[in-house]
Amino acid sequence: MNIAKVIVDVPSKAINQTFDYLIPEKYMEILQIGMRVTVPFGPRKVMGFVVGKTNDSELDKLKEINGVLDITPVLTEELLKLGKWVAKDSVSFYITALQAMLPQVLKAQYKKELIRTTGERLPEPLEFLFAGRDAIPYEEFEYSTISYYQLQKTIQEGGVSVNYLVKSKITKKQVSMIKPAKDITHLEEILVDMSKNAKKQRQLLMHFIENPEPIERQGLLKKIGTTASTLKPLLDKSLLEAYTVEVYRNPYNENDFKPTTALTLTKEQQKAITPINKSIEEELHEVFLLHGVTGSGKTEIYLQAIEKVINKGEEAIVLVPEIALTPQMVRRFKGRFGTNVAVIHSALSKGEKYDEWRKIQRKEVQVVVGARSAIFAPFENIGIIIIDEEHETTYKQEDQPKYHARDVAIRRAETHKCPVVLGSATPTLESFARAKKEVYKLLTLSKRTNEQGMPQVEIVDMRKELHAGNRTMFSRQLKEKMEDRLQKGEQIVLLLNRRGYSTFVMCRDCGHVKECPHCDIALTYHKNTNHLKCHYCSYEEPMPIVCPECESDLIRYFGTGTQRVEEALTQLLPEASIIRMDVDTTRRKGAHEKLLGQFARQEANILLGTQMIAKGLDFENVTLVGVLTADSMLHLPDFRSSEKTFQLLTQVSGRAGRHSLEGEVIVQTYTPDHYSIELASQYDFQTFYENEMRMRKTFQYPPYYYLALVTVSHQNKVKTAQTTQNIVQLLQKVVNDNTVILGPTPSPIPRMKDRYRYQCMIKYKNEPKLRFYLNKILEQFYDEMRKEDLFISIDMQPYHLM
DNA sequence: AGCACGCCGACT
DNA sequence: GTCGGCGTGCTC
Repeated sequence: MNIAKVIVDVPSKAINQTFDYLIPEKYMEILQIGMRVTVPFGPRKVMGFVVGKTNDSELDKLKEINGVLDITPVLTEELLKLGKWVAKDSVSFYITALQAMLPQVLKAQYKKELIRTTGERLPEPLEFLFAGRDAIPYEEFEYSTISYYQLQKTIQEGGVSVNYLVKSKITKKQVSMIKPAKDITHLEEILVDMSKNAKKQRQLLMHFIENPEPIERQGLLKKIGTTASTLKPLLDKSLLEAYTVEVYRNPYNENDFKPTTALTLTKEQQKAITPINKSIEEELHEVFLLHGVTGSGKTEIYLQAIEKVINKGEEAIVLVPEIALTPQMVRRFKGRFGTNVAVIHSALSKGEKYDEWRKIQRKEVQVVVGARSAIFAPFENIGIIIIDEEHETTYKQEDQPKYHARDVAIRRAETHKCPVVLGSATPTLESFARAKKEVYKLLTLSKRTNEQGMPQVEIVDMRKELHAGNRTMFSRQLKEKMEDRLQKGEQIVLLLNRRGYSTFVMCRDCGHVKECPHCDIALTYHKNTNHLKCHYCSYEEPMPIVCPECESDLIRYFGTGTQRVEEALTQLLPEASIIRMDVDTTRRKGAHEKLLGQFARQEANILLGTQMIAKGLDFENVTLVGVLTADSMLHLPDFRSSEKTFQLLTQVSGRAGRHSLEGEVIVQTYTPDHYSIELASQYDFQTFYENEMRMRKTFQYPPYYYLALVTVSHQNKVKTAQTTQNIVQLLQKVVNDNTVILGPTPSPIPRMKDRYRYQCMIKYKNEPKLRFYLNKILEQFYDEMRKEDLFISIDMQPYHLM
């Protein structure tokens, strides 16, 4: 086995294959499958993953592996195989799938440098550039005025050469430690002889005589109140010794979590957990859909099932949507499993994420709780995979590889012969349909653990409010109820549903709407900077004073931001204190937690926020939930808009009355008759499901059909449309009769970053070779994509049709 | 992707 | 002779 099969870090159709390299003698013993290596690739060096070993190669002249980057493999053989599957299933490159499984810091960084290879004088400008150094970063040459031609010549003459570097950016956190280098009695003797003037040095020695154990350098200096200058002589005299140790960054201070023990399960919970436990015991791969109303105690079921898995000596993966990875959720897991849990989410720094990942790799933990990418946790003995809030769209990755964590989970569970639990109060139609067909096993929790009913929901028709002369964003009912709660000292959660609804700028005289000059989309107004920004490119401009079209000064922003609601709310209820949660107020690290903490301690009456407050929050004093604009996303060009509206309303209603106090919900809408709003207010998932399924069937959408979306983009509009048309025709020839191909149509955002965008949608029931055809198409257009900057993107089972 | 190499045209 | 600008082909 002296040849390694390597997947190289070059994401390109032409490179999407293994490359063979000779394993040098010195690496024979240590090189294992799943390790990262550096290899020569053409004139440069790149990082690659060893995915196999063999004795013979089809090629006779092979290059040697340059270096090995890991001591132990970073990917298990299972993950390598899984990566291959992900790449195939999502029509992306193998290397892209492998990279997606690892923390950011394991990605290679590339550098070029110029090396002086002669002692003789270089041409003057280069000599000046090197300024006496033997090697310089290549960028220094690029920023200089020296011509490329001159460099070429000097390289040919043998004066300098280019060196290609691959750097691993691993950042293990190192801490310097100090310990005594001699035994204590020895130190005591030294101390006696030491000059009386060396007061601080004496103190340092005294410290170690009293506590001989190693101490962190920083802490030591601080404690004695001195600097490195007093420490240095002691180190030089070999009385003390300095060394570094690797430590984990600790994003969560373990002491902060109060241990919790298993709660007694209700009858319903008991009934739900039994088949899961059976599956764990008998090592059966089964998918459970845990359909439980909000507050029905799904998390406790997860915790107890995991407990069982841990006791078996196996591991558990828990996926949670990013916004639900609240301190409350983390606390429950840390409280139950202590240091046996790794938590991975986007608020961690790259280094912190790497540390958490390494705890998993080293088998120091048995449980991981994390967002989407945690599905690739390098466990080798998985006993259960749990996906909480199964319906959340964040489980689908938006960039390459466009995988869905649910599909990956099921795939992994198959190999590990373990159960998958999909939990939700509002399952996706896809999952619920599968449960009905008994592909998944349905488990139902219909009661809240606190024996309370679901809060009463009142729908308020905002059109009537308008007719009655109420032009504010708060209906009379909502105002009345809010005043009542303020008086009782109870708390209120207000949701501003902002999805599909932004603050755009329009002229009231001529109706002109300010759009981004590079993308066909309205600019959004940002009050704090008084600027207009584009959400799709980085374009930004100051808010105009007069309309650029008609020069009227009646140019205003429309739409409702949380800031505006807050202002209006303060006017309406001046005595109320409000906590506002949106992207602006939660940007800073820890801000999210701080705001929720304040609200939990009842330092404010009202929590006002966007989508992010709809999930997972549990405050005992909240008795009123208000939804300001329930229907704002119903009008989006998205076949899932009803489903999303139903889900959001159900989720947010669940925030009220979770404990002893009864809750109430007010839903404001302009379309009170819409079935998703009506049925959400009655908590009637069943009827909603049946209704929506009928719609999906009629319009040929999932779960009746699978979807694939092909998006083409190019600077030239005609070329974009034509290419898309070509693709449609090519597909038309090969697909089944009952497969529907729509398009070409301009994308919902027809132009982005100065590129036109067209798309074609494929709706199919059974196309086993579709991925193969799509790959063929990509191959066919490969030259054009390279040479003419044409871009073709493929999204299997898309969630956003943009 | 990213690099070298080769050909071309421009400038001086 | 000196330079930059593409187009093209290749990477174990």
